[in-house]
Amino acid sequence: MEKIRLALVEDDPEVRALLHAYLCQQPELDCVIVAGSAEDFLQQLTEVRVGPQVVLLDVQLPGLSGIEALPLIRQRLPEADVLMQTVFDDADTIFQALRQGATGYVLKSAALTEYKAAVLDVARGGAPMSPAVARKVLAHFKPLPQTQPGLLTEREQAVVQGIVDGLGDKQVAHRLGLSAETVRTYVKRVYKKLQVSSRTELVSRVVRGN
Amino acid sequence: MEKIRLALVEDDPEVRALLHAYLCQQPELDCVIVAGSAEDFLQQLTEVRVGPQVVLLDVQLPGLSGIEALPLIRQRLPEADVLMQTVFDDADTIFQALRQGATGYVLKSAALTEYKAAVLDVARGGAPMSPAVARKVLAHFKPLPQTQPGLLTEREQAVVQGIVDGLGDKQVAHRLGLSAETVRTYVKRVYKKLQVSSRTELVSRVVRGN
DNA sequence: GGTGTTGTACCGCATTTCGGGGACGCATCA
DNA sequence: TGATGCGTCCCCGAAATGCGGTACAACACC
Repeated sequence: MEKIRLALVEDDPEVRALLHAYLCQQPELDCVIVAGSAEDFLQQLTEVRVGPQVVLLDVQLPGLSGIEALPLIRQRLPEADVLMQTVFDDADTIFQALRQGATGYVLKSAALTEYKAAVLDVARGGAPMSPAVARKVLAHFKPLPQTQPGLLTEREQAVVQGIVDGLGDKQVAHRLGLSAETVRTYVKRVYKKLQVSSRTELVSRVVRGN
Repeated sequence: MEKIRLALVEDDPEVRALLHAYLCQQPELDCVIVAGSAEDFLQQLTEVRVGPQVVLLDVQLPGLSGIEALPLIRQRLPEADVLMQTVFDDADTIFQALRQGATGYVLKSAALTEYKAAVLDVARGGAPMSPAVARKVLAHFKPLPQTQPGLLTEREQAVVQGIVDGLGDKQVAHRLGLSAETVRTYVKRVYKKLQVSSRTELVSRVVRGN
């Protein structure tokens, strides 16, 4: 079994030293790069002959943030997997990172053994992430079977159309010759059916391909 | 803490009995339905007053398969989470199930405690799934489409992106590390620049192509 | 004959959004 | 040097929205 070539990008010197000491002593791992910033990492990348297979990248970094650096790194290392690490269990940030091509993430509160597990997981083809993020991810690409089938009734679709056109409840009501209160009822029903909780969500879901 | 209402759909009588015995004896769980087939389950569903919050659904079922039944179940129980269980760690099958709206899955080789953990995970908003599947899911991600530049500043575009993603001001503020008030300022400016007067107008304008 | 779904309409309450402001610092440009 | 644009933050008040209900008639499916 070959060692997994690992890169560490972490600005906090203490954390960096700790991770470095622990991870690099693991028999399965081989730290090829240890950097304090994204810029530093990209620089060092040009100096090594063989790049890392896994990059452990902090989200909060001075200069280029982890998320900003992600596309650059992936451009340089298309074959590598990037594992984000963050202090906050912030689903939205992580989600953005995943969209940029991260393969998973670890919370900084994680134990060292968890770090190791995550790295190995990624290297084995996994994608470590927290429950909340996983759910978010599913919801995204699982674009609910609506619009086409009779999920929404005619009236409901008409209301949705109005909303997508940028109208308010009153305007929709006027367009359809209904009471504004009735429109509100429809909107609420549609929200439930499509599992959204705001107009903006509704519109973006409908206007993108569901 | 209320009990999680659970439904069990499993054709093998032995496995069913085992799961039933174990899960229903858990203090956190309450089995409201135990069925041997999807048809059976849907039938029983009409007979209970309050439906399950989590459905543990076998993929391999006589008659309607789990995957075929999924859309029907989700139509009936839009609020419920469906947890698939399968013998094979077949990423492709599971992937399909997830697209149909499953919230996660358990391998049948899992220990009873893992079953329980998965159910609780789902009920807590998680999405239990295997590494391989998670990775497959991530692979289906594309970078976001960019809005055309010129008129809006970077910051303004970032705010718009958040709005298009269905976020509220606070969420956008958090994503960008700003005050919600600042986000409001941007939103107002964007409204002026694009001559719109509501989020929905903004979103439909941007997503269409101006 | 019950149960569910749809269409219609209403109420109340908490939060968000919208449209006006003002304010400060820092650029750049005239 | 003053004007203008941009980034950041704040306040107020009115309107819209989100979320929880209730209500009833019509119809349909069992």
